[in-house]
Amino acid sequence: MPESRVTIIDVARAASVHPSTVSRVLNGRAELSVLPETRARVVAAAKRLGYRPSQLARGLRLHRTFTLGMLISNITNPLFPPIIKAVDDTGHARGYNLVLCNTEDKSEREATYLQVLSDSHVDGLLIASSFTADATLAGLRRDRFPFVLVNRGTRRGEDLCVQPDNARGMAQAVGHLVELGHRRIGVVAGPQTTTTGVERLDGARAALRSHRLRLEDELVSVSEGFSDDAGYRAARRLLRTSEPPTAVLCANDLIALGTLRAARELDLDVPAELSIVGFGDIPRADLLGPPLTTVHVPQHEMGVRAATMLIALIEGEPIERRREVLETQLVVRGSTAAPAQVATKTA
Amino acid sequence: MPESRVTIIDVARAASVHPSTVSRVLNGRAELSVLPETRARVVAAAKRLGYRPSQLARGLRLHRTFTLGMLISNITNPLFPPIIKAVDDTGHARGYNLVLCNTEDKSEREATYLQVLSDSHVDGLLIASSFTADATLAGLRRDRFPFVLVNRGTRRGEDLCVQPDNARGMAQAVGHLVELGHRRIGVVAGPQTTTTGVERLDGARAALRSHRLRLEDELVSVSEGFSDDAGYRAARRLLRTSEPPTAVLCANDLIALGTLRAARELDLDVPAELSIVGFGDIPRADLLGPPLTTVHVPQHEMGVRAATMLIALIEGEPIERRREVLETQLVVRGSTAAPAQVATKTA
DNA sequence: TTGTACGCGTTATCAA
DNA sequence: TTGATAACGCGTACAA
Repeated sequence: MPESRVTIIDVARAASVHPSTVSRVLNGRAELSVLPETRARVVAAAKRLGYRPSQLARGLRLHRTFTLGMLISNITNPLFPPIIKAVDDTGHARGYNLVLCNTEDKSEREATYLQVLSDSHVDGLLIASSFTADATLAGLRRDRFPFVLVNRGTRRGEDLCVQPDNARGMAQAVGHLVELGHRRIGVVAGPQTTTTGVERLDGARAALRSHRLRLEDELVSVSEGFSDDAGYRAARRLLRTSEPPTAVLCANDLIALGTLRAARELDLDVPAELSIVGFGDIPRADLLGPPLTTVHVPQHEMGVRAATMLIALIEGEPIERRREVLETQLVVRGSTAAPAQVATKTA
Repeated sequence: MPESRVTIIDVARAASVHPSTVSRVLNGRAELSVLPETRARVVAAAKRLGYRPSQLARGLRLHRTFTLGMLISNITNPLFPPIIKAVDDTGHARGYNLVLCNTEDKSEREATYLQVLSDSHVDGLLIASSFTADATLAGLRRDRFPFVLVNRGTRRGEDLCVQPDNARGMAQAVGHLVELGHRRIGVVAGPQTTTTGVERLDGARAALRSHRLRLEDELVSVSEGFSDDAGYRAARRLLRTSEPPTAVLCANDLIALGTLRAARELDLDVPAELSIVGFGDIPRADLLGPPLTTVHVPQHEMGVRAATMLIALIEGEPIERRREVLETQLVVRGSTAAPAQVATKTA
């Protein structure tokens, strides 16, 4: 931003034309209605002066800012950076800036940031925040404000969303554990205030049932958050019961890491005495000690699709699918999930 | 953003006053020059209508957008999310939004984004991009545009920056290795187009010299980037030499991970046959297999200080220190760095 | 083909 | 104490 900005008026003066002519030359569809020679003069002047239209003034006039807002529940969750990167890349490639807000899973912060973003006239919203209260979304729906849910589902058919196939993902994880001989399988679930948390728990339950296993209440521990610390606490509760499971399904990878810590603290050998499966496949999950067996979620693709979908919505392009459910894939790394040692008493 | 935005004019009408009065009530310093009863009417109307000033119009008028721009070299480098989070928190606490740009270490993208951010009238810039060409910064300096370098040094005394003490950090790492009996110590350096890369290599060299060890050319391999892949390739070159080092200092943790991979591929036992020390202490470095011995860089603090410094600069507050060099700390995790097995032929 | 006039939503200044 | 006016920088009808 130079000391004194070069405005459209400066360019107009330099090219000896009226500002509106400059605008027409620079934004005009096709080569319509402007003399080639005039156009050349204007273009030259603009270039020479280094003219760049103020996005502020432009936004005020056009009611478009070419800015996307993104609500992230927790940027330090390694699942998100690849998504953000994909969104940023996709957005910039189409001329959109990205404004980031880290909600820290606080619904009050979410509400605040939503206001802030609205005040800033972002053209649309990517919501990857877990605890988004439905009330918040209701407001956006009412105003017909363009938004896309990322890594998060919705009951409302009208909402656009891009999410992993949580049910199938959990089914893959369950299939793996059952194949390894596990019968007493527990779940460290995510917060049930989030669709991710709910869908993964439900998915686990359904998959277990299809294997004729019942998920008893004492085999489920609900974590307060998707963090390692919360996961650790939830896992502790689960593993200290009189008859702990031989394997646990975790709602995400961070919770799996917390579970791992809890297991170690209780002197449970992983995977000999306890198998653990994560969800998400965060970057470098393979380099952990031990490498995490987990369900892969296509982070980059989620970001690309969500951004593409949002931009299509903003620009009025047709939307083929309003709801993208992406395939997950079990990644067996062998070291956090192993065959069950003994026949369990259950089932 | 409601269907039709509530403007200051709507509020004025509802309160039966002139728009300028509304503005005065809402922004006016102190309770100056406005009748309590008028003020009450206006406040009530604003609240009732849910009025929120347009930041666009406001920015146009005030030449301030309360927006910070941030250039990140690579958001998927785990060192950055904690920094971004700290910046975001600090900024929002003072009323600033954060616009993120992922430069992917491409100087062309950097230049582009700089333009974009300038077009958007960000009030200041946080630059955590490694390859920022000095030409780019020169432009900002010339325009006296507020910016702060993060995790990156500068030769120019005039520039504001917040960075770790790379020299001391490397000295700590060298001290550790020497204490463990290593004499033939190599370096997988970062790109020498970055101050981080240069300072850490120089720091290593100086520290080795102070231990009466010379860093020979064949013991240095320069990585093309700060990523694991680039680090892997650089480490391969270093470790395949006829007389490889017994220990390596890596320019950052991702390079250390690449080095680890290279060592494994060459059937070198870590740490028995090769000790590795990283730099940065990325989140969960302790959970890696093996846990990484590394030099801790205070990521959160860097973010907080950088944001604070930038906002002070923007708001014209006095800046006590223009250059913050933060303490590093060696984190010995024992499993990537161990005593040298045999007396080496060198030194 | 180009220029004129106006409005986008605010706020600062000046007048009343 | 409040209202009127202008200006921030741009784009778009409409007129010339």
